[in-house]
Amino acid sequence: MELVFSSKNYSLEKTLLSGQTFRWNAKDDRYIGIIGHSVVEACSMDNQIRVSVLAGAISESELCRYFAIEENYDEIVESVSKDEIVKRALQHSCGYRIVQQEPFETLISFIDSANNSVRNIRTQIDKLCKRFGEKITDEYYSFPTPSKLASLDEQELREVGVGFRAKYILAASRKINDDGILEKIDKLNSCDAIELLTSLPGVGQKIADCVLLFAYHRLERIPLDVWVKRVLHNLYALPEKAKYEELEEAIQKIHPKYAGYALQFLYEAARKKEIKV
DNA sequence: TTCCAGGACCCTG
DNA sequence: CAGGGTCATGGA
Repeated sequence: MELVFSSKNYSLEKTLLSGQTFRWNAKDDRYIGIIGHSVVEACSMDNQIRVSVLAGAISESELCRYFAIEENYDEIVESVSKDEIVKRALQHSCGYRIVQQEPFETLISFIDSANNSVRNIRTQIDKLCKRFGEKITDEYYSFPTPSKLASLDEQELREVGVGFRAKYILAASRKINDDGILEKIDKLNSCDAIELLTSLPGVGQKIADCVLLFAYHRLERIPLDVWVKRVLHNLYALPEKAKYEELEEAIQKIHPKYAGYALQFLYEAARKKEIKV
């Protein structure tokens, strides 16, 4: 299996290593990651991106879906560029794509993100997979299933370093294993989806938005973390202590359709200190 | 040593 | 409702 598509406005580095995914690693100019039960390698050369499967099995349509290669990126960029602040950030963050990850992995990863650093999340999730996932090769393991995580006790989970988040990961896994919550999300509007997701322990508004944006490709969702809030305060003059809903409303008024992308472009540029916040 | 990291939760006033 | 403290862990 190999998938080839244009690398125009598609940065693997920005897309895979910037904190929406946690299981990709760069080796030289190649990126190796795990999607489902397959090990995948992506590299950019000659105006193309080549994705090849190193181990396990995954279909072409699943890869297309993951890398979101069929969405109209030009239209998105054009749309959010009407906002001069985003336009400026895009000089540094263009090529960043929102991929479409597996919902359970996304959910657990972002529960683990609470008061945590990207670096720590990566090592913790890696340990979680090696310990409780299924072996793909000697080196690579799949993300554990809900039923597997649901069967653990808190102490076992703590051993992978997730700390106080172990009880949330455990309780959320059990609830998902019992109720199949994640299969219901696609049929719901954003408001109901948020309500359902935030009913899970350890999931507040921000993490629910991460799941909707990064796993369900709801491009209007905007995870408001400390960086984005700084941007909204310093560049958009929004009140520093404004409520989540107020910030959400203000930004979706400017970007009704692609607010998620707009703020991810700002997040990218801000975190790499390419725009001042 | 102290502070912070892609927050959520709980307790107070 | 708003404002605080607390929760593990590792790096700066």
